[in-house]
Amino acid sequence: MSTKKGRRGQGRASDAMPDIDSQMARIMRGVEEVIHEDELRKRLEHSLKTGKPLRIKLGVDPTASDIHLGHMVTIRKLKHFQDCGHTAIFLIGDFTARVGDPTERSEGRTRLTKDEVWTHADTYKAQVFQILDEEKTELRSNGEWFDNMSFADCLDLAYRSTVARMLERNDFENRYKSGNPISITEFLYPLMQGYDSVALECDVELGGTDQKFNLLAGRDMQIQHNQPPQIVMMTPLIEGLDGAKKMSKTLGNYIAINDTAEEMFGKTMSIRDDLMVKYFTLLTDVDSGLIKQYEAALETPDLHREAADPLHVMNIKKALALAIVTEYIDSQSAERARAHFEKVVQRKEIPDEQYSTQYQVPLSMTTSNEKGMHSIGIIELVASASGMSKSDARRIVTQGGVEYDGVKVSDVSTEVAVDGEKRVLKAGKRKFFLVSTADGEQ
RNA sequence: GGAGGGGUUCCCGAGCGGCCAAAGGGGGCAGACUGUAAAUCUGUUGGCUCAGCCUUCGGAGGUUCGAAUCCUCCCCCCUCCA
Repeated sequence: MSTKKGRRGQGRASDAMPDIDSQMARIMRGVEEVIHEDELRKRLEHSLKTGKPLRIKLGVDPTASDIHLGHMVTIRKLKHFQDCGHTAIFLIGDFTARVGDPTERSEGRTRLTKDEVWTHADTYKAQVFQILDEEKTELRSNGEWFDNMSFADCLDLAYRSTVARMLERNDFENRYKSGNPISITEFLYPLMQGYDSVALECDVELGGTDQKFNLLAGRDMQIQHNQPPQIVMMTPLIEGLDGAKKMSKTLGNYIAINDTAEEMFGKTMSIRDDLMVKYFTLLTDVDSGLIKQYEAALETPDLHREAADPLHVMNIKKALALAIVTEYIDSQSAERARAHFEKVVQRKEIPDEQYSTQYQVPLSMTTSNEKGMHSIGIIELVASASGMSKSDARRIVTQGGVEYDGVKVSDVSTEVAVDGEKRVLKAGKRKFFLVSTADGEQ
C-alpha cells in the first residue's frame, strides 16, 4: 500500500471509477453507521453513470498542532473515496475552531486566535497530505464564507433552530444538568458546520459517531437551502493508548503522525489486545481476510503459544505495529523500529546511540579529585539531563528507576564519574542519555 | 434587576483558626508480575541546600501570635425568581 506517492494528473473521475460493488466494499470498510446507505448507493450509481464525482467533505478544526491516528480514521475514509475517483474536500475549520465544537465536551473551550488556528492548520496540511493526494484534494476553509457573513446572515442561520432542539443533544443536556456553562456560540456550532455543507454542496460528509448531531445539521441545512441532503457517514471512535477513552490530544493518549517510527511502533505495542482488530480495520489497509484470521487467533490464544507462530498474540501485534508504521511513515523505518523494539524492550539491551539523547555535563557542575577525575551527584545528573525537578529525580532514584553505566543506582548520595567517555544513563522506563563532559578532552 | 450556592494542589473532590503541603478517588511516575497487553500488587505524586526551609487553596487587602478556614472589596461560575 503505497499511500504517499502523489499520483500525477487530474484524472477525471470517470477514468478510474470502479464499479459500484467494489466502491462500496472500499468505502464501507469499518464504517459504523450511514444515513442512509441506500441513498449512498443511488448517488454512487448516478455518479458512475454521469461521470460526475461525488463531493465528500471532511471538516477538521485545527485546535491543536498534531494530527494523530484518531484523525486518520476519517482521513483514510476520505482517501477511500478519493481512490474511487470522487472529490475529496478537506475543510479546515479555521472559523469554527475559534468557536469550539461542543461535542463530547464537559466544559467550554478556551478561545483560539486566528493566528493560532492558522499555525495549526499549516501543520495539519503537511500531515494530511502524507495520506491524501494533494493534487486531487479540494482544500478549503470555512473562513471563506463565515469571515464575511453579516450579523443578519448569522441571525438567519440561528433562526433555523431552537433551543429545545439543541438541548436534545446529550452533551448539552448533561452540561446543563450538571451546571456547567454552555456558551451561546456553542449552540451556533452545529449550524455553522451544517452551513459548510451548503456552501460546499456536499454529497457526503464524514465524521466520527460523536459527530452525529453536527453531521445531521448539515442535512437539515441543505434541505432548507434546496439542496439534496448529504449522506452522513460515521466511523467508530478509536480508543487511545489508555484503552478506554477516545484518542485525543488533550488526553495525551495518542499516536501522532509526526511521531518517530520507534515511538509509533512502541505506542502501538502498548495498546490493549482487544483493540487490535479495530486498529487493523480502521487504520491500515491490511486485507480483511487476514484480519479475520487474526481475529480468530486472538480468540483462541492457547492454540498459538509458539513464539514463532505468526498468529501468536505478540506477533499479531507486531504485525499491526509494522503495518501502521509502514502506512504512515515507510517500511524501512518500520523494520528499523521493530528491531529497536526487540532489542531495547524485549531484550532490555541498551539502545543504539542514535536513540539516546546526548547530554554533556558542564564541568562547573562536577567536582574533581586530585587526579583530575570528574564526578557528579546522581540527582544532579538525572535532573539536569532529563529536565525533571530534583525532587522527581530523587524519587525515581530511590524507587530504583535509574541506571548508570549499566549499574542500578538507588542511593541518592551516589557520586558517579563523568569524563570524555560516553556513559549511558537510564532514567525511567525508556529515557536514555549518553552522558559525557562538555569538553571531551578532560 | 433580586435571592441563594460556589471557586482547593494535574482532574474530581474533602477540608474543626493551629496537629494542612492539605483526606479520598482518578490520572501520572517508579517498581514487581508480564507479552512495554489487560488485570493485579507496592511505593510515590509542589519546590529546595529535604533533620529543616520556601511557595501554594480565584485576586487584592484586613483581623489574629497563627488563616484554605473569619472580615472587606473585586473577578468568575452556577441555580432560582423577574
